Amino acid sequence: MSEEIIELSERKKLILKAIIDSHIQNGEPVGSKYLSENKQIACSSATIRNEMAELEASGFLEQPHSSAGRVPSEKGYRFYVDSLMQQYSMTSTEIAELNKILASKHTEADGILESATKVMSVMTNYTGLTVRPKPTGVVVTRFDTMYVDDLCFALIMLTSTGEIKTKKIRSGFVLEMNDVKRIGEALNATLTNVDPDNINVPIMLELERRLDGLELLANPLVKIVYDLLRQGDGSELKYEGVNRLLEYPEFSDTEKLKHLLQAFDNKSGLLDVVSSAVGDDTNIIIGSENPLNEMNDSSLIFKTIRVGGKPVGAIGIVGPRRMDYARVCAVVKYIAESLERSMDGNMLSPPDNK
Amino acid sequence: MSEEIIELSERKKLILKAIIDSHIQNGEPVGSKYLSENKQIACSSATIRNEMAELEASGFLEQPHSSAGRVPSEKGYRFYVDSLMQQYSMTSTEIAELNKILASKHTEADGILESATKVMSVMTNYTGLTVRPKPTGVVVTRFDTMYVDDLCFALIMLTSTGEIKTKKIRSGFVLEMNDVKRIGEALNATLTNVDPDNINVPIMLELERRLDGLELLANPLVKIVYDLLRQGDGSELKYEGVNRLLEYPEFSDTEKLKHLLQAFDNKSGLLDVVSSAVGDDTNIIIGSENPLNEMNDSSLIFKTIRVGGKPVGAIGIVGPRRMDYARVCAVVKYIAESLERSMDGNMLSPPDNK
DNA sequence: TTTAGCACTCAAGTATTCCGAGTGCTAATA
DNA sequence: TATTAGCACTCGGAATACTTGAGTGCTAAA
Repeated sequence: MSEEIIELSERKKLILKAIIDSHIQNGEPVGSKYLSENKQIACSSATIRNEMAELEASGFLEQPHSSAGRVPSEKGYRFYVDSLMQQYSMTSTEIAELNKILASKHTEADGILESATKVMSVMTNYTGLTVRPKPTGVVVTRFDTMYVDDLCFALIMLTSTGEIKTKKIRSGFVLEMNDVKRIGEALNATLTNVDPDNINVPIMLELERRLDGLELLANPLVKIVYDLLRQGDGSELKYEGVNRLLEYPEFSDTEKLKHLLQAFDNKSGLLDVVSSAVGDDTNIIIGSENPLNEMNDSSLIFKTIRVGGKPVGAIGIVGPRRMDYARVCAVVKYIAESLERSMDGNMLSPPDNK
Repeated sequence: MSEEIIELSERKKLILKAIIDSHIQNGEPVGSKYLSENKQIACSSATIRNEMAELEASGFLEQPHSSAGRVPSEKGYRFYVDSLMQQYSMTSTEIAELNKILASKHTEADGILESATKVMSVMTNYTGLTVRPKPTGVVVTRFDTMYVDDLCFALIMLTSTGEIKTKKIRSGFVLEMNDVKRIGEALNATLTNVDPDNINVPIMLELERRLDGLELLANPLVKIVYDLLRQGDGSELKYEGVNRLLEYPEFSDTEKLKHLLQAFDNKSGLLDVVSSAVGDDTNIIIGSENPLNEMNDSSLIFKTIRVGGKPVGAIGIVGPRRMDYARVCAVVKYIAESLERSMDGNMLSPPDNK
């Protein structure tokens, strides 16, 4: 219950760090003999054994079975992440590579998030994920319409989040170019800056009045506007590179892998987890710290992406509990920041290559 | 080499079908004794054994090892699919359920494909996939622009495939509402119906002339138009419900699963496979019929989706080789056809519930 | 406080045995 | 000639026992 605060001696910290670093690399329990070869730890394996026993007693280590080496516990990882892990700084090659890939992808907000996720996945060799929160309180700031043909026109909406949403609409009857223009004007006059939940009878009546002659369209139009604002992009969570996880022995247990894949499918659950993490720093969720039981065997690192102060989504990495926290944090942070810089709308002038 | 055409006796067909049906259901080799319990096959296990031996000799069956039952070979599945399988007709409950889900998703083309894929995956309990081909020969038929703020405007393009693409553009300098309008006019006058690869110097000059005072924008604008037309939506292939495959013992072999997941990541490869299948009927690719080696242990069923005669994508199912071809075919076909009906642009009037 | 030494533990790999579902073949039967 | 009962045979998979060695905890000496 009450977490006893334990001060670890420098040597203990050194040993704990060495164990975690080693275990992150090869996934196997770490033994005292191996550690004694480490130049930094200047004592015999017997001493290390004693230290390890104490570290286990205070909950930082675990023993898979009585004659095996030690493995970090979740508490161990947490301590490592909070105070042991040394900041990983990406090599200039890595940075250059990242910049190249990010620069080549000048597509829509949606696309750029996805390709960034892919890059993250490749660079870290874990699974990358993208989250786009369900929009709330979003209103339309401007409507536009576009004549397509006799029976078809396009509705274009600029939302308060700065996104543009479009929808092709086929009407049941012939529309003149002028009609289409009028539809746009009517919408602009009645539905801008209106929360879709607050569309009431007076507004509807006004819309119908302005649509004079095209009243039939009023109801369906409102419905479409509502849907476009509410439904976001349909799927709010995407992941890339699940296959990478198969390389880690912890997921060769099919059951564990299944759990994880189920978590990926349970999009709303994962969405909640990400949304509820408010801090705009990098979030690290280790094993069972994750309220989603399916993800209790893996760790999650992500960072919210804000444009103009408002969160527009998040990107992150899912990997085994023993993932390379230092490196992943650095990569996620770097990519998230690059994205923030470039998502705000794309400069016409080439991006400043600092 | 030269495929000998073998006429199978009715009884052989019956036995083959029974074996495949059974194997599809429980994934295990089928023995003669089990088959002899089948009322339709009115003969002893010994006779069945003889028949099975012959079916194996002609390549329709295989024996995992000499003292096991028989398992369908790829040739067996092919024959089953081509001439044995009885058409599965969906129950009215299934149809009603499908309609409900499809109707509730009135989002963009992109979104509707994805949710349809999800539905397919849930209904069949295999992995669903969506493919959107790389656009070729697409041109812009109409441009529009929308003023966002001083420094930002939106570019809206109606393409020859009837899709609408948008892009928010932040300029390096202040733009009046009128400037934005002029940009649209300039683009409409110069770049409509021009293949992005054929944008040449005269066109560029004309664009610059018309942008009079905003020449700086000419080059970046062209680049953006080019990108939007070329890059499609970034990711052309999506899948849903990979975890479902883990339920099938054939994929508890991690290696096989890995292969398959790699195939999913090798988007361009899978894209080629789907694109090269021209027939607009349902395509069935069994095991090693698939040129993608990674998918030689699984089967793929998909159907191209055409809108106005032009293919706009495809949806399909990936599952183990022993997948329930009859049912999957029916579901894929039904969903594809529903999509074709509803993707062509959404009626304002409620869809005709036949 | 540290370390050398030693007895002990236990997972994982290897060898061996056993079981039975399912076969192919032969000889009897319809 | 086609079918069937009967029987010996095969071979993967489960169960069991045996071996190995990495790693431990503990004790006693430095």
